[in-house]
Amino acid sequence: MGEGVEWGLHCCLVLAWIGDDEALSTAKLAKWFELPPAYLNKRLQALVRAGVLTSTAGARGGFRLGRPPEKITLMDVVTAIEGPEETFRCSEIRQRGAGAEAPASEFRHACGVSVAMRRAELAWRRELAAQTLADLMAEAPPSAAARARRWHERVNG
Amino acid sequence: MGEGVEWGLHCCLVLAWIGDDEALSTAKLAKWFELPPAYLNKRLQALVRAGVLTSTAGARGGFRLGRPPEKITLMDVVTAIEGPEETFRCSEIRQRGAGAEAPASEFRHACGVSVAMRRAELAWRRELAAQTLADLMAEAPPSAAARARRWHERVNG
DNA sequence: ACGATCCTGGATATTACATGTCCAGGAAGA
DNA sequence: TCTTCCTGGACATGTAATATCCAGGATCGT
Repeated sequence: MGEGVEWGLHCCLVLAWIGDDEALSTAKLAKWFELPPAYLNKRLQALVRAGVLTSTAGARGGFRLGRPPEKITLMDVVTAIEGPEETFRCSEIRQRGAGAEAPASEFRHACGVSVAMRRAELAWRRELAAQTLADLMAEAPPSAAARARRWHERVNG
Repeated sequence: MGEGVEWGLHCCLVLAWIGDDEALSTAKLAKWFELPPAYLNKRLQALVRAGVLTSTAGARGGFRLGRPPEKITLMDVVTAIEGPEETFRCSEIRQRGAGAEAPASEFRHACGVSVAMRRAELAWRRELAAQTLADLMAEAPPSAAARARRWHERVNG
């Protein structure tokens, strides 16, 4: 898993804390977390395409949450940044080589290995979908939220 | 996730089907699935180091299951091949940049993002650990198992 | 004893992908 | 109109996955 997911989640958290009255630019977010601005921007764009964030061009523009924190799950962020593909990719090796000398009927049903791996992956996705940005906000120390808001007023207000 | 996991699981399945009276060499397994022998061998070695397989050197040597199929979980195979690291790596970006201007006390407890991602990953691992090689054998069509045994007798017997 | 088979582990190449940078274009506010 | 700021593409870099090769040693069959 790429570190873009970590970046995305933390950025969403900051955006949730400062509210959607104001937008935060890529540059500001990059400074907050000491991340490469241009590359972080690519990830934020992915979140915009997925509807997790919205963006505003021009001066005083930047990014906002695309919907209330209770409606944004970790699954949304992970899918937006990592893509929709499953982490386990079945390449059907059972149909290759000497093992392929079988009646086609045997390959009618799905590969058992693939099914088993998918089962585990579904459990992962289910757990990701069960947790929202709002949950993260609730579990974080209030001081962190307050500090983000103070900083935002200093650099943006 | 690397394709080594798929290779490992299918190889374990074949080894389970032919039983542990005989060993299967890397070359035979590679032919069965049409895989690069030298590279497949590296993955099999990893499974041996993890105790999932055992190896015998010399003529008529090769690989066997390290323990009965009911005692080998998908988690065992995945961990052996992919390594023990978590897929989500928390690099503590909350402690970097402008966001780090906080009392150290705030970083005493674990990062909420990290905790949430770990929760999902645990669900994944739990599901992997709940499924064994024996389960895969039971769900596979009997014809596949029979075919593996016939092939084994032809090339190895 | 000898040759053939076969695992082990290190060194090395190759490739794919994640990471990171840069720039031209357009949109919006001051 | 100037500055800020997003968008998207092109491009460079670094690192990990993939793949190959070889020397060494173990085991079996003859």
